[in-house]
Amino acid sequence: MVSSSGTEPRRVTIHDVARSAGVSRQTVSRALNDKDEIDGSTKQRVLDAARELGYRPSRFARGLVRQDTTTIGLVIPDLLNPFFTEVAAAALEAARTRGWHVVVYDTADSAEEELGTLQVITSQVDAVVGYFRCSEDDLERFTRGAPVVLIGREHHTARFSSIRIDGEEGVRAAVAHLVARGHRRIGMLDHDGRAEPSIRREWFTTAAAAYGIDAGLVVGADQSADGGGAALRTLLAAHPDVTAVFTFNDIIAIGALREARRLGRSVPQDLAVIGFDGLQLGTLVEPPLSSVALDTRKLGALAIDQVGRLLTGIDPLGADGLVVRAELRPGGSA
Amino acid sequence: MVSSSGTEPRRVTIHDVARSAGVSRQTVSRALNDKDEIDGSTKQRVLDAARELGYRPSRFARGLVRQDTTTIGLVIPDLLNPFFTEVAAAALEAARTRGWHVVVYDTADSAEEELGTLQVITSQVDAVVGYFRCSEDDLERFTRGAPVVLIGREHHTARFSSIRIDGEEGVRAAVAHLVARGHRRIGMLDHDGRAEPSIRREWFTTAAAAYGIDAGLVVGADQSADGGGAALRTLLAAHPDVTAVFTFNDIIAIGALREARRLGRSVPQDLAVIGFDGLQLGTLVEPPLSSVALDTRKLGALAIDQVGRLLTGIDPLGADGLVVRAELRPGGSA
DNA sequence: TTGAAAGCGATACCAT
DNA sequence: ATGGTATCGCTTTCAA
Repeated sequence: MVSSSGTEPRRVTIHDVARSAGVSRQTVSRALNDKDEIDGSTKQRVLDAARELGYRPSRFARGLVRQDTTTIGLVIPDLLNPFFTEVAAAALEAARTRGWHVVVYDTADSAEEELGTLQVITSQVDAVVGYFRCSEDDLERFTRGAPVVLIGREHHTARFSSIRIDGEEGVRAAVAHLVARGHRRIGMLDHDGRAEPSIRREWFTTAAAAYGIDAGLVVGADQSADGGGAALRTLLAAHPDVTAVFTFNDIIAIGALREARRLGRSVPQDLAVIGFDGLQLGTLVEPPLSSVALDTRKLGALAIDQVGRLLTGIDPLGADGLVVRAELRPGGSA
Repeated sequence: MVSSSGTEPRRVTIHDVARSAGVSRQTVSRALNDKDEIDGSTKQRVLDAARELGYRPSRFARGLVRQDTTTIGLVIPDLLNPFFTEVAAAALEAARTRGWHVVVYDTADSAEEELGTLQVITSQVDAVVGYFRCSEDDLERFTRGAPVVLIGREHHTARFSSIRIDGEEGVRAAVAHLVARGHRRIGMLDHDGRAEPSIRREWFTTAAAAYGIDAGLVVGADQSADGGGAALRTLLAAHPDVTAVFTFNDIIAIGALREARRLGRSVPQDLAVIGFDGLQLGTLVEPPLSSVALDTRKLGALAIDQVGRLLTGIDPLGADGLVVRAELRPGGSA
């Protein structure tokens, strides 16, 4: 939609170069693609002409005839969220080893943008990997048959491949760890749930029950460090006897850590904190964050791997193969 | 190079859909593109046939005739480095507002990968934005005339647009800030320079000189939190009287912060720390990091803006317009 | 409302 | 070593 003024410079095509160099199009093609069935001087002449004219081959025309190059669309809600940064980095790495290209779409946490992206992405990539909040119906409608791999969708679906995060054991281990250190009053900073509690909370509840711990000390937190800090304050105000907290994710945990320090509670002596995700970020704070850690590289690699299978139609993984297990990684905060 | 077995499923083309639905190709095109010059029932029939066959339009063929869609290649050394995360996020955002697509390439900090990327990228995108370490000759050779915008290249070049980071005033303000608080022994944790000292160090030296401060208390640091910590230890071992440090970037500063705590020096009382970059990350640590801050969103936006100008050939910005100034943003660490 | 034909810009195959 | 021609898959005139 940009300036279609009359001065819009018409594209320089291979034809123009051919004419300018006084050769045929295929000769130009040869020169540019380093074929050897061409005379040295001719080649040079063509190259010069191409440079002169500022010629750049059309990637579409080229892609049309050379059906190689695979391009994946990666959709995430927010690249600045360290979790998605790690997932994206992992996906990029996995794609790179295959020589695939990745178009990244950051939907700015907006459902609207997400749908818009989905709509436009389909005609730009060969397959889609991403973290979506929209309904499966919407996904189906907009992706129009493109291979899709979902990440971290809580419930598996029959229609799409979905990488599931299984933290049940990890969370149990976290609770066990806390209990072993004498904690009996363990709170949780859950995400600020729209409607239902998170599945991570369910894991927590189950684990707490197994250890005879009250699983009711839960406060919702905005998904940010500030949110985590605020939630911790709320929690401690309501239950001053809480000595440990498990959080929905590391960002919230880091906020809690910071808040604990501000409240004069030292970690882990006065308050133990265990996060979820195992972000690299957790190693930067002091003390390093204990966390039920996910292997984000594996997550990304698995997603890309499955996309490859879907693309070739060869032996796609079933639900059982699409799981990443989280496990307790002790830092120093618990 | 993947499995070109005999069972390789031939692409379903618009032609197949047309035949299956018993209409012509253009009618299929109409149905799929929501044109209205088409009978309702025909349209439905075509859509059904398309779904049935699993038809997906070729993006190349489509792109060839509809010459819209702009795709930018973004090249960065390491997406997990928070600085580049922020730049990438900013670029994505700026591109999104224009409806452009961004293919992201993470070169894993490898010169070799960088060259490889450069080589392959040219045939995949309309223009390139990135942070490169390679020579301009290499850039020129591999980008083959594609519009290129460099980010944070220390020296402007005649051949390429380059966004320059100007921290001279910001660093002077940082030193002034420290001096005003009584610091006289100010160290610097520079990057672990290959050959020459960083330009940030030059700014520091200049500023120190202006305030009559010894600018010789410099230690090289690996660009990581651990590197920053180690460098701080080295610095303090050699110069125990140092009461403040300025660092090459925030990552190093955060490592220094952490190390200071481990050494039992409280910040900012016993040791003042000022970083460079102004990453969001700096707000997560305690105390929040003071930093000579860059507006990374502006950085990304500027790069994308310039790419747009280069692409249309309309009024590209000169060196003067391609500067992002860094300024002191006090946190709590100094 | 539908279809036939003409490109879009490149590469590949086959002559020469 | 070079050129002609078909072709990749789709959209866009232009007729019917």
